[in-house]
Amino acid sequence: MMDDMNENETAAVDSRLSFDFAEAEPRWQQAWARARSFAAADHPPADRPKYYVLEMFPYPSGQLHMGHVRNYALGDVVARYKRAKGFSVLHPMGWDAFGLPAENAARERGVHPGAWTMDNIAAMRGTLQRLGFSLDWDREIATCLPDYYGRQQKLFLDMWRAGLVERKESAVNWDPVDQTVLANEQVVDGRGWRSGALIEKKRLSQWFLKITDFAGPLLEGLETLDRWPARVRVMQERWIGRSEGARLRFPLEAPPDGFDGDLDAVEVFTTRPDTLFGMSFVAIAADHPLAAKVGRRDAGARAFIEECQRLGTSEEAIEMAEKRGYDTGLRVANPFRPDQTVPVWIANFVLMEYGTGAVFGCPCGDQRDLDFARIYGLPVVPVILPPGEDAESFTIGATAVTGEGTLIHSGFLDGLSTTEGKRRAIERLEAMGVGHGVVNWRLRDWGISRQRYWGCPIPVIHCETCGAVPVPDDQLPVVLPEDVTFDRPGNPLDHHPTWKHVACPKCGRPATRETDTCDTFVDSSWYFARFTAPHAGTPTDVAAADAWLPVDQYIGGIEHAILHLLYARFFTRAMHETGHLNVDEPFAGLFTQGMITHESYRDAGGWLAPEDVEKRGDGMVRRDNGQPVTVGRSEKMSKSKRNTVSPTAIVERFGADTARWFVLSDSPPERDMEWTEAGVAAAARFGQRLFRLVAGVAARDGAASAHGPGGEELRRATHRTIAAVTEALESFTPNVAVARIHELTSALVEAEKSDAPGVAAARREAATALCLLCAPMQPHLAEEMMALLEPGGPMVVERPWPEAEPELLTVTRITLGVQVMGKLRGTIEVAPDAPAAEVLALAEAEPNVARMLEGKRIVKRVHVPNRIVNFVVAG
RNA sequence: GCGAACUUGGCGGAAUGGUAGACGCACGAGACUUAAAAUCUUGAGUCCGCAAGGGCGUGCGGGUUCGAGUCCCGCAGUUCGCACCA
Repeated sequence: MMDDMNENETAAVDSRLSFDFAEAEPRWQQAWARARSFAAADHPPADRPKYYVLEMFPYPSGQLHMGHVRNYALGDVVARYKRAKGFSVLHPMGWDAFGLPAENAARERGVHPGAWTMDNIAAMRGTLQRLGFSLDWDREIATCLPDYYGRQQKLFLDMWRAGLVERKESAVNWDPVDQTVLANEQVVDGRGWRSGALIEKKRLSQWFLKITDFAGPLLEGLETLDRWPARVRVMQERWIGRSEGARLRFPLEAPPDGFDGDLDAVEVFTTRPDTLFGMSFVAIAADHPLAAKVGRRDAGARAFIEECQRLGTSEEAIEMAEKRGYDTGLRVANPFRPDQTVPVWIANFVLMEYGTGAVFGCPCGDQRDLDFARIYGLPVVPVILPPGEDAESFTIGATAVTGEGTLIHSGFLDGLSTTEGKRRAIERLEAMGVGHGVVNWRLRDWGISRQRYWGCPIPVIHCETCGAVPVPDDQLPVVLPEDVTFDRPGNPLDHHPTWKHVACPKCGRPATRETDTCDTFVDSSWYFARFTAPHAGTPTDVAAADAWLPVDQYIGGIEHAILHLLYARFFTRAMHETGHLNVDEPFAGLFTQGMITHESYRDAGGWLAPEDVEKRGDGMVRRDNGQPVTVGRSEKMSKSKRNTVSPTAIVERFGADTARWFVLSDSPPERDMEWTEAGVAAAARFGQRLFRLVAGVAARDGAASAHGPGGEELRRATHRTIAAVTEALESFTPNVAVARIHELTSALVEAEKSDAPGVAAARREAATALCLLCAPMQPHLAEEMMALLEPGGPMVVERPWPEAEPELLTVTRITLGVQVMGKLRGTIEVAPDAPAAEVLALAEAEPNVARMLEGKRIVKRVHVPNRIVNFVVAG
């Protein structure tokens, strides 16, 4: 196999001297596939460390976009580099294959979501393979196949048994366009994250995963994730939102008839129990049950509640920023001041979703409370004295005291700091039996029910007698019916004539299946674990999971900083608790890559695609009619602005290696990078230049083996480059690796002019190093070049990463900068670690330095060995 | 409003507190060519100077240091995240 390949190539070089990517890239891809070069062991061998590198798996929309190429090129650099470094590498790929677009395609074009999805997967798999990523395709999974989602149903049932699943009626976010429920995380500024429709509140029975059971561990776990970007950790920390305070109960004074049970008191959460002496009102949310109760007998309250619900507590309301309220006429007593009662208001700034949906208002200590009190003329009692203020003269103006201070007008708390006051107030509330210290979380349980067809069926059967009954394990998977119609809105599973009608597993009477399916974020919450044993009959093979997890390097977009990454962290813990895993954190290292941007073009007729325009002079014109077009700033590639570039077109025109090389060059991967035609062309040119260079070395110096003095300089450059590229790849800066490879290439070009003894062997060594160093980025080119240098030798993917020889990293001469008063005035050549006296004498004698020192007195001579010399002078 | 990050030539960017601008793009000059493309050589932060060399230079203002793109304080701008969270 290897032999005829190399013969072909030697012939090809002689005739063309160019890298024919269209012919060579698929050939090497086949060679890797035949050699099973990227197949991961079921269990990593004990004598080698394991490395699990994973990129966020794509949604099979039908076409790979450049963002994917950048993502997977980065991951592939890591995978290929680690493999060469001797790690046992797991680098799998799969498809996040459930989701709405498939159903939309079904409605719009009458294709079945499954067929549409599988076609898309086939197309995208083809593109990924054409790009030559070192993926273990034997482990490919698609979440829409029963093989995967059936195991997910098993996980759901195990979590249910472990008390991590709950069915409850709750106010949900209803997306009227997509006709489904959304999680809080999927509502952005009051709109659906996908449809952009204004979200409505609806009460529905929903399945919840109790992520709040893990609020504490999920927060604490963040501290262990030292290879995650700080900002992602901060975002999750704020999302989980731990806050310490107290819950306290204010019984209603003289509750009217019918205000009994839970409605005879108002329960509030506060972080400021120390300010209770300054309470001048209690405020409840418009959708608080007590408000509803009041509304039933008070038309004014009813009107106010409806107004609040119309405006919501998001965008518009905040923009107005106007505090509004309605006095219910109810009153509650202040437990610390039994003589005093305060009114209960319904207020537009209180959120039902946080805490208890009710607050006590202390205008002194909270800006919102103060604003509200000023509008409605409620008392403002100064109970916090800021440092440096005088207790006698201190008054509250338009600004509340939100910082630390000393408590005043506060009975038994007088004179205490706010911090100490909180502690003492909670002690007193607990002693009085009216409240207690609590930790409150912002995180809500995760509602996973979706009224969609194309998702994982929730494995539950509803029986009139037995209630919600789990589908027995031996009846899994609950498979989606194929024969569904999309001719009316709503969930096709609901409309299906037979699918949902089954016998109750408990009592055998007629019952109905749950027709809701899982939020697709459930699918992506454990796929990394499934990859460790993708064909196991159970969700995971615990031994395989133990061997591979956690993922050592996870790579993807910042847009998943909260949703996906938090859910996956939760799932990992829940799977640990249910015996499917033994780790708590799924991703030891996380890298968030930047977007790919492109200029946009438009004329009077609208947006124009990059292939429709061309450069003329300083501007851009339409290719078809030569008319000038307006060039917009470089921004995220999007279909609407038509500033996208298709990976398949680029691969066809320039080859996979050029596409990969370009997305890795120039910009550091965490930043956005601009796609330019000139940039790709330059990447293509470099590949050809390198190929010709190495082909030339192979032809001329192929047999050379004896090193000699004439090759020393190039050898040093080679080994410096090996060290530098290694460091660049270790530190996730492939752009720097690219620059170093360029430098060695230029050094090799320079060395071609020499015929000094030993230079041929050094050239051969440099060329070999270049092959190995560029291989993680341009793997096909590397193989092609290596086959020329060493016909019949092993493939690059089978070779170890080059090692820099330490003795070639030491230098014999150092160019040292010489400064006078911190300004560079000249350079001198010295031996490494030359004695200070010698260096200083040489430095002082440097003509330009000497001139600058003339007539001055040297006050201080700074000599940092092998770094710098600096003379401090006076006069 | 709160929080975080970022700011270096025409552009993308490089630089363990030690010769700022590596490498690439774009650009200029030259070679090859009938010509163009490709390729090769070469130049370039900016100002003054024939040159040697010098002045000024990493958003702005301060500070620490023999020495600051890098560390500290303040300001401005840009971007991102959260947003009435009690």
